[in-house]
Amino acid sequence: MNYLDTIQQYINNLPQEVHQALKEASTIRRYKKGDLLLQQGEVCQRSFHLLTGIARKYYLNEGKEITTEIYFQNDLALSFESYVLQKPGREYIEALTDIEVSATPFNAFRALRKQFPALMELDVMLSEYYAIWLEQRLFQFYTLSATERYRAILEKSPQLIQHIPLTMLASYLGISLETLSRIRAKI
Amino acid sequence: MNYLDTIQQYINNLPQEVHQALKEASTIRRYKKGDLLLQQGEVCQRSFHLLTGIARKYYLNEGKEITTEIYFQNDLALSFESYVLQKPGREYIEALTDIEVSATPFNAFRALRKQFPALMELDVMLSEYYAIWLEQRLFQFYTLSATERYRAILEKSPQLIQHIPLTMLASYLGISLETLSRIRAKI
DNA sequence: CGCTTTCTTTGACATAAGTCAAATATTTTC
DNA sequence: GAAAATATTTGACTTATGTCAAAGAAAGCG
Repeated sequence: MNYLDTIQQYINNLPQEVHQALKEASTIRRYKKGDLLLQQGEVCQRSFHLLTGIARKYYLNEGKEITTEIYFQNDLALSFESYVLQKPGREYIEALTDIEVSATPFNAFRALRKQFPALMELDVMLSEYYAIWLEQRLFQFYTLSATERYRAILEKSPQLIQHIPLTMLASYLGISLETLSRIRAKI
Repeated sequence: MNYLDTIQQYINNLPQEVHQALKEASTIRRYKKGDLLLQQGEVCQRSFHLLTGIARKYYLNEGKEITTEIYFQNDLALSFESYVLQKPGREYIEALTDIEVSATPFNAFRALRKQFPALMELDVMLSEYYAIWLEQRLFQFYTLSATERYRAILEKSPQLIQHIPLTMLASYLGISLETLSRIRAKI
């Protein structure tokens, strides 16, 4: 069982009243493919729990989009630094298909966290999980070549390759589109 | 004021009894230059608050050391994933000078966290801070060349360059020692 | 203090990956 | 279903960075 499963189990075991309170604090929203849930320069004022569809997070560098995270069903989408510090960020969150999310305002979650210690604990777990995920990504940049990074994704997250254009995948891997195309041709 | 200052201020404002409890749970340890506080394959069972000296965290990849973090006075040293999940990790923590640390066992901190909600909140903040730091490092790998990454360190963390050998700095930057030497010759 | 070890620089060459440009292929839209 | 837009591949060439080897400089040790 990995940490994400542990967290999921922790969520499943939360008392009914906590689930209820969370639900009341959140609103269901629908977005069309291509819609932006968050834009550069905005404060990330809510977390988006992805109920259906696919989304991504990216930022612009020298006019090019760099995709940093792909979200699938049940993932939690937010611009971390902007959300945590409640200050304008540089990231965009975009719907890659029509999506449905449960949006929870930062302030509302803060209040609930105070009220229910179990949610505070959940918050620790989520940040820890994200940090561990980031460590692993960084580890890959340190130790793997472009081809190896692509292979690692093939093995660990094949759904990622099937659902997003290669341009996004290339930027996610930190390589050019052409290089990715050549890697794929060889494998 | 950056987030680290916010955290420091939060710590300073903790009630005296919390400080006292933390102190009682911790032990002061001294290590000689070159000593290992943690080794590959071990579970990181305590966090090390660095009181004096310099230390680093690294791991081995194909026989080479990759330095992933340098610790100075007042930094908190631990192998994150190993500590959080309490499972064997791949990282080493090494004293780069004679050092003095305050070591707090994982279990003791867990217990205190339950007892004092303020410590739970501190724990969230520390994980958040680490995740934001990791995001920034990853951002640099995505957007900066080797030379630019070196320049960024020159500006943001000059003390890092003054105190560690270039071999460590090169691996920290994700480049070879020779490339780093050539970058320095040009600047 | 001189010897040894470690660290850093430099040279010559190899290689991974980037860039620019154009040709295909695929998807979307009307 | 044809036209337009978007996505992918391929070719030719450039560039950043790596590797191996050796020399030079600095630090640590007895």
